[in-house]
Amino acid sequence: MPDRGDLPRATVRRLPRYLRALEAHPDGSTIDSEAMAATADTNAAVVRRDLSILGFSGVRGVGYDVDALRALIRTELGLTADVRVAVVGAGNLGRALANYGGFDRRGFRVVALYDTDPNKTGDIVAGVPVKHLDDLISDGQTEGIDIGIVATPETVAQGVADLLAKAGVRSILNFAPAHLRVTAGVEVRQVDLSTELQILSYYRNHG
Amino acid sequence: MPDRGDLPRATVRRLPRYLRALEAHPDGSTIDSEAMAATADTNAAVVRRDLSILGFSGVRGVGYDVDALRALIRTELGLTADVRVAVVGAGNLGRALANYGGFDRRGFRVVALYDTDPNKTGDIVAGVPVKHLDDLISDGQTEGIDIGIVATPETVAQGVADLLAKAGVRSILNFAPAHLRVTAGVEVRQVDLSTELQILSYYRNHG
DNA sequence: GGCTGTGAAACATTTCACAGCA
DNA sequence: TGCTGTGAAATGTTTCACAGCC
Repeated sequence: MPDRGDLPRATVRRLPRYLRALEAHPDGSTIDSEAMAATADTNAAVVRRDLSILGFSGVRGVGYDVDALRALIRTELGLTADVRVAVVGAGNLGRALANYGGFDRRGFRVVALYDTDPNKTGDIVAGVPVKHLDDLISDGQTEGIDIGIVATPETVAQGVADLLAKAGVRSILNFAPAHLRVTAGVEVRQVDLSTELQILSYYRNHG
Repeated sequence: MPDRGDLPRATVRRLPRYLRALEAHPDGSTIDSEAMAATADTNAAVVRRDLSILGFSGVRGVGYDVDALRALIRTELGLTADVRVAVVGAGNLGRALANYGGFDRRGFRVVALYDTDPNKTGDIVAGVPVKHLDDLISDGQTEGIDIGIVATPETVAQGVADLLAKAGVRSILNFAPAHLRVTAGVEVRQVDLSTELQILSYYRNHG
């Protein structure tokens, strides 16, 4: 794919949805912008604009080549090799993440769970070892961790984020309801369950 | 998607962050737009614009009244009474949600878990009963469910969404990696773990 | 002096509509 | 004919900058 500057953030947010649409589509087929839009929950003009921004050309009167587009989006998302994920916090949420089958299928490998509770360390959850948090830094330095997931209580989330940074992790997905302060170069995405419910609550009352 | 509600969507997305900032601030104090921005991870101009849109006035040279603003945002979000939440899927994720302490503190009450597995129905998880999915419709009609959370495998998510709609639920938080089709008047928010990791992956390779 | 409130500009994103090509 | 690719307009959001008030 041709080199380019970065993509608009709105486009990046839609790439995973496009990829999911393409994975549900037969190999060797084509898909038009209307069908893509229906599966990816957007509209055809947005799809055409996004693919045009990606530098991907379709065929007028026909649509887009599914195999080629899948490959392009995977490359664009950096999913060419397995992405190594570490989960901190082996409570229900951490275990849910270790068990979540959708990751494997999409190229993410949960390589370890970390906790400080001696009743949990040493366990194996869905084939993933539960290690002590003290191992995190050396594991990160020797084995490499691409993405860290914070699945701990709010109170320790910032400390965990600091540890992850020390372990060389530059991408963090945070489930704790806390705004993590990180050094430049570390990317944080926040998934806050209460926030989602609050937004739903707003639209329930103002719909 | 038609715009429902009277606030800009970007503002609505920030209200929960403002509320969290205010909850961490002492009762009876004031907070200026700069401090609010730091805690809510935005900038002061955005804060002032948002509060102005809300019709909330601060005091020049001083800042905003914390108690009054907390109350206003809670009201705006529809958090004046407990919000009743039902979770469908009593796997690890469903159990994590039932155990999640942050909900109670923020006015959300998980009233039931639903599953079809007879090994799970009848259990009590964190004080929440696990009922059979067959009970969902009548429960919704008799007791009322404000928000439904889909924490099931992808394959059954659409069916569950249909059931929730029949039970009178008009707000759905969906954790399954599937685009739910719902009738008009039902609001869906999507939390997709793979999507979040894919976006992190993109910025790890570009950003 | 310090901070709010807000016009106006800048920027980002979506929508419209249609020319152009297979 | 059917669908892509894209200017141009419309819309939504953020940033700038400063007047106005406490």
